[in-house]
Amino acid sequence: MSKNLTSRAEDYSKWYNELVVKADLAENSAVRGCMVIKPYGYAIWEKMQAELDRMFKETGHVNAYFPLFVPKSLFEAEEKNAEGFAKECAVVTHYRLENDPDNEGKLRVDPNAKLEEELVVRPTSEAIIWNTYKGWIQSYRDLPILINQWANVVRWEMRTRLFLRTAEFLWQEGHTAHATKAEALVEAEQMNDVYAEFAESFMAIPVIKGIKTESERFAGALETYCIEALMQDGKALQAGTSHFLGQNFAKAFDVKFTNNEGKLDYVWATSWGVSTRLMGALIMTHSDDKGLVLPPNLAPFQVVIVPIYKNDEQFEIISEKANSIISELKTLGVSCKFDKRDTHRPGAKFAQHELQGVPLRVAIGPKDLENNTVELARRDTLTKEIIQIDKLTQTIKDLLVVIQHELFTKALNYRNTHITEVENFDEFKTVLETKTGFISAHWDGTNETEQKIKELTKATIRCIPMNNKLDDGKCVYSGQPSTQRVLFAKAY
RNA sequence: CGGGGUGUAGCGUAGCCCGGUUAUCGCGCCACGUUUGGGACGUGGAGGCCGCAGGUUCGAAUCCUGCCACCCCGACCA
Repeated sequence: MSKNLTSRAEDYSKWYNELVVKADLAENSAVRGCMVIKPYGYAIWEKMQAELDRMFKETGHVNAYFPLFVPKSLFEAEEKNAEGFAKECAVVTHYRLENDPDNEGKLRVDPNAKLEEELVVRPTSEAIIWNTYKGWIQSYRDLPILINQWANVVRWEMRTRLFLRTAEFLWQEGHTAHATKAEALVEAEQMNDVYAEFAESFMAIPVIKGIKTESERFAGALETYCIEALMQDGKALQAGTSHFLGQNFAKAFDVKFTNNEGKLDYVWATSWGVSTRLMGALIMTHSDDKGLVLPPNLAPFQVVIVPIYKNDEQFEIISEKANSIISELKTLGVSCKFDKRDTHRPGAKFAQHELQGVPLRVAIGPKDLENNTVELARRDTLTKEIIQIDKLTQTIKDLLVVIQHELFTKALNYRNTHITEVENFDEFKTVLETKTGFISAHWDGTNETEQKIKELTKATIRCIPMNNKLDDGKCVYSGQPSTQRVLFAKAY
């Protein structure tokens, strides 16, 4: 392992890839486009899962699990959805292998074991779930259904990148069924709000809530709500989406119910999801050239204690202090690891914990034993201070809150200073090339203009912000009248 | 999938153009000793189907063909 990361300025993309691997978050696997999520990376994902799961349950949802495979006939039922995902589906066609008669010791697919009907490995689960819901819903009394599932999905992407775009990824997908359009709309918007709240409070990532234009909408949705974040390199990242599906899936799967007036109607639907892509967002929002920077609310452990000693006797005394600090922190709800490995020297441990983004580091050495102090170091600012040991745990508790807040504020400042209003297309292109970030511009509302801008600049409309203020102007590209500004950016 | 690039020890690499002794160097790894407040030092040691499969040749890391993986740029996308 070489000592230093490639810097962000030198090669942002390389920096990201090296960081993911060196911080021990994930690595590429023997399977094309699929990653191995390593324990440290998975621990962060588990923290995200735990918070999201709690938030879903607080908003009335329950977890369930549906099959990995979707029979092709079900998959194709909702045409737009099927069409949207068709190009990236893995398909199971056989169910057995046999010894290859022409190739000793090798196996081949048994040609006699062809499936009657191909099975699509889910790229998303609307089809199998709505086919199931059909059997569960007869009356308005059966509604709403508010289900979430934690699962893996497969989308056969051409170009993959650890966490940001892998062929298989982990996510959660909520699938809800409602008696009225209004209720489904409220649900879709509510879950987008939940995502925004999670991103900001736990990941310390400021996000813009908005709706997608028709061309960026989820295949099969009538409206897609989203949260958009801005990465340090000025590119936008879609961090979560929540879809109002109307009655499309109910019609495709014939899910009707009798309402309280005795009339038959199709069920209204939503679906919403966030994925391991959030790991990518987390990394690219806060980390620096020394490695990962984790917000305290998601760090696998928030504090690490590194002992510095010259002999066993000193180590014993330090261990005792460390253990009492750990138990005090535990009662304050702070997680702490004592790095007592005798195989690495302190400097190596400092470097490793910085690389892995541990928010606070406590070093205890001989000088501290004399003075009853410790050295407390912040990962985010890389600053250190000597503090009295009896003030330590409360200081840590308070500091973690400060760090969480400051990471958010720093990211928010960056984001806010990278939303630029432009009035014409030259300005649009200049800002996109030099300053980067979001561009707030008038758009005539047509798909043609959107596609043309994408073609010319690679920038797409990330979203139309929620509660966007109306503002008469002229489309930045076509010059046609426009009633509001929308946000453009180059995106991941 | 289209264009470009790269695959040599766990990692990073030299050698490849112009085929020819035992494949270079650094980091890491192992043992012992000395060390420990920012990635320790010394001595000794282990580790290689030179991405995979064919071909050319007396001889291939080196030349040719195919395949695979990864990186960058496109199209696609959470």
